[in-house]
Amino acid sequence: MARRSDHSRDEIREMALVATEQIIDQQGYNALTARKVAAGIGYTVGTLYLVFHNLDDLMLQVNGRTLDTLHARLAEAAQSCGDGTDCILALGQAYLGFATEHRHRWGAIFKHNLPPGEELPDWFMAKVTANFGLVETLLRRATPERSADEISTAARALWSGVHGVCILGLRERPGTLASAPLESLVTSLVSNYMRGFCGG
Amino acid sequence: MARRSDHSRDEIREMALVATEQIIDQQGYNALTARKVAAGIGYTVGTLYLVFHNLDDLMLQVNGRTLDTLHARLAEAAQSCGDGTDCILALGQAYLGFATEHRHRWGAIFKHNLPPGEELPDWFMAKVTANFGLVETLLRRATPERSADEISTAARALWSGVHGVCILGLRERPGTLASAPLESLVTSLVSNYMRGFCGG
DNA sequence: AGGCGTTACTGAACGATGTTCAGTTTCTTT
DNA sequence: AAAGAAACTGAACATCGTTCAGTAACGCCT
Repeated sequence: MARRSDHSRDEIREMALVATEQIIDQQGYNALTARKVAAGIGYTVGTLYLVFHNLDDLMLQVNGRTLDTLHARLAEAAQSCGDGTDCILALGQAYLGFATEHRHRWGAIFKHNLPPGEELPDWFMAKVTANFGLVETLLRRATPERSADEISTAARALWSGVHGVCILGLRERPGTLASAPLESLVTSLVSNYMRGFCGG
Repeated sequence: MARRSDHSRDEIREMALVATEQIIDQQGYNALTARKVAAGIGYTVGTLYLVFHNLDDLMLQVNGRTLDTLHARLAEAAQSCGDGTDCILALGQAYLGFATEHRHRWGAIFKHNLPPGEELPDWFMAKVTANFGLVETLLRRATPERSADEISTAARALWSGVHGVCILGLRERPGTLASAPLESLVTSLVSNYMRGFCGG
C-alpha cells in the first residue's frame, strides 16, 4: 500500500499518465480501465479520482500529450525542408510516420469521445489548432500568391486527406483495405493535389 | 411478454436490426446496449442471444446493412453522371451526403471494433470492397490510359481523402475543425487531385 | 380432451466496468 | 502524547455484456 507523501499529487498525476500511455500502447485504447491504471501506479482506483475528475479527464490529458508529441515531430519535419511542395509532402509523411509508430496512442485521440453535452476544452482545441497551423504555414510559404481563404481550404483538404489515409490504413487489424504501402498513398494524394492546386 | 410464435426468428432478427439502427440514429453508437435493443423489440436480453451470437455480431449485421445502403446511394450517383472527372467529384459528394445524413449510423461502421483476435468476415469485407470498387470503376473510365496499379493507388488515395474530410468534419460535436462547408473541401480535394492526376 | 414433450422465452445471476465516499491510516502540529 | 488534517483505501452502487436453469406456451398423440 502506497503511503501518503510517497509521491506528490503531481507525481501521481504524471505516473498515471505514463501508465495510461503504456496500457494504450500495449493493449489498445479499448483495453483501458481505471483499475488497470491504478494497479499500474501501485495505488487503488480511489486515488485516481483524487487526481483526475474521471476517465474522460484522464484521456483528455493523455491525448493532449500525444498532440504535443505529434506537434514536435511535425515541427521538426517542417523545419528541415525547403519552401516548396515537397515540404508539404514531408509533413504528410511525418504525420503518417507518427501515426504508424504510435498507432494506438494516436488512434486514441479519435476513439475517445466526450459524453454528450460536453465540449472539448479550449486548451485541447489549441493543441489541435497548433498542429493544423503547421500545414497552413507551409502551404502559405509554398503558394504565397493564394488568398487566405484558399490557403485555409487547401490546408484543411490536405490535412483531412492525409488523415484519412492514416485512419483507413491503420485500422485495428492492419490490412482492412491495405495493399500498396501507405507512404505511396500519401505521396499520391499530396503531390497530385499540389500539382492541381499550383497549376490551376 | 411476447409469446412464442408471435414472430419468427427472422422477424425478430429484422426487428432487432431496425431497433438497433434507431437507437444509433437517435442516441449515437456509444449509447447502444443490449437491453435497449431488447426493450425496443418487446423481448428480453436473452432472446437477443438466441438470434445473434453477441453484440459484435449484431453490429456487424447493422454495419453491413449500412454499407449496402451506402452502396446503393453511390451506385445511383455513379450512374447519373458522365465519364469524366466531375463524376468522381459527384461520387465524393454522394459519400459526404450519406455520411452527413446518416452521421451516427455511418460513424458506427468505424467506431465498432472487433475484439482482438477476430477478423472481419469475408461477406463484410466484400461489401467494403464493393463500395471501393465504384471509385475504381469511375476512375478507370475517366482515365483509361492509366495502368491498373495507378488507378488502384489513385482510387485508394481519393477514397481515403474524402473519407478523411467526412471523419474530421463530422466528429461528435460538429465544429471540431469545421468552418468552410465540407462540400467545398471535398470539391477542393477531388478536383485538385484529379487535375494533378490527369495533367501530370 | 388431456397429458406430454419440445421449443421459445424469461430473468436472475456473474464478473467487469466507472464512480463515490465513509472509513482507516498516516503524517504534522501542538 | 494527543489531536487534527490529509492521504489513501476498498466496499458499494448502478450498469454493462453474457449465460443458462427454469418456466410457460405451443403442437401432437392417444
